[in-house]
Amino acid sequence: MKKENLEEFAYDSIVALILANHYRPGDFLLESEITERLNLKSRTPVHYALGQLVARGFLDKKSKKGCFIPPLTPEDAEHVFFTRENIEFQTAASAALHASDEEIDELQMIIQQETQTGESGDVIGYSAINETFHNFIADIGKNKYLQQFCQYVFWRSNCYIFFSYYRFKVSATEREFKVSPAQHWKIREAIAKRDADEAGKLMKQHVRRTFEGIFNKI
Amino acid sequence: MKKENLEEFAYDSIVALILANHYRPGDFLLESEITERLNLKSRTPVHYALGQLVARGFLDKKSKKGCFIPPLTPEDAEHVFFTRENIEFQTAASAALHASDEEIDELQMIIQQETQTGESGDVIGYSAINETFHNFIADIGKNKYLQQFCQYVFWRSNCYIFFSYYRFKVSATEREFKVSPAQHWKIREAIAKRDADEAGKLMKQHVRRTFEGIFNKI
DNA sequence: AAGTGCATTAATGTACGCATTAAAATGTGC
DNA sequence: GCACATTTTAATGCGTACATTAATGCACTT
Repeated sequence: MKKENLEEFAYDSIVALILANHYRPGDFLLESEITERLNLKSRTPVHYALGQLVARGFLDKKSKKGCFIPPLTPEDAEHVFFTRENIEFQTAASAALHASDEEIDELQMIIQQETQTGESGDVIGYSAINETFHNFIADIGKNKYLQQFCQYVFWRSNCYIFFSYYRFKVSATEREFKVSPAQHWKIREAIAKRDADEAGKLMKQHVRRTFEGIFNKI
Repeated sequence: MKKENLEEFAYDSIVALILANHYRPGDFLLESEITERLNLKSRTPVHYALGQLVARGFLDKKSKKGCFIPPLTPEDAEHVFFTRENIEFQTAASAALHASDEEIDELQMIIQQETQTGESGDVIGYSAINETFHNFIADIGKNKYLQQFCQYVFWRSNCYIFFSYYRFKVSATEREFKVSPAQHWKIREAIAKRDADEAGKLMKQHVRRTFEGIFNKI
């Protein structure tokens, strides 16, 4: 267990709380409430952590009022997924150009685990592995900037995926758990062939299908 | 003049100091030194502001040691400009799809001002207007995420441009001041024609030429 | 001379109390 | 009963003192 200070602890904890759907888009995150919840003695590290979340765009802020999760809107969703398509097109293409054999093996492991978790119906667990897959592709590309952007748009797009899940429950979402690993597998194959165009194209399609999967239901 | 608190003041001031080349890549930015320089009474707002700069990736941080400007390296430059090419391809293409007539007029004004400032030889001033141009293109696209990413990679790429300038002085850089506005003008024309592919392509070329302009000299 | 460990130092990290302020609640005149 | 001024409240913003720790230097040993 890596040693982290309270600022980092607060940051990680708040992210976890948001991802666990503890706060809804539009909610204000109160420093004192979070401090209490995390059993911290002072607001200081929480204040700092919230500042970082705002800087990264995970939260919006009204001066002297507080931080809140940016509300979800259809236009915002379009912007997020459009950006994600293009960022992840690049990460996948770059991955195809820079992947080592070990990394391609590692991808296989991730997809196997994803398939299993998908069958078990564990939504949180599945989401975590899905994130691992997408971020790992970005890691393979070895471009710090693409990695950073990928992580962010993925996180934001996940807000919509979760929202869709909590609203419409299992229904169509469960089917995604079976379709998605198959698409991931094809992307891995393109990367294994070092085919950058193909990998990028498949990734773009995959992201678009995720988007359509969410919004066709509404 | 918009009312800002000390946290925002500290943030803006530190950015300005970095852009003014007051700190070099690799330097540690000391909270107490900055506090003194900005005539603030306590490190608190500075600490917070530095946290934000780290969160945005403008600075790196070593726990308990301090924040510093990520060192400039050839690989990093490639990553930055590669990412910038792709982000700005999208911002320019999106701009072509969403530009209003007023925004196209505004672009014209910016380029005119740019041409004048370029002729005057004011490097800092020119850089500021150049940034305005690129960010305004992103604004026209009306995609919050692309805007954010564009702003960031532009800033980082500017570190390299400044570095190149301070190291090799005027020489080739001065020529850029005449070439660049011409390229900007062509991009504007493509946007005015609402030709997204063309606008994107020209922007990508423009960014690549900037990159080559810097590294051919070395 | 080189390496090891302890003491020092200089920086960040944290706690806590007070200052400030935006928004809600309350009061007041009409 | 409504508009507007005022007070209260509840939150962030800030200053100060102190805690913690990574790096540094120095003495001491081998």
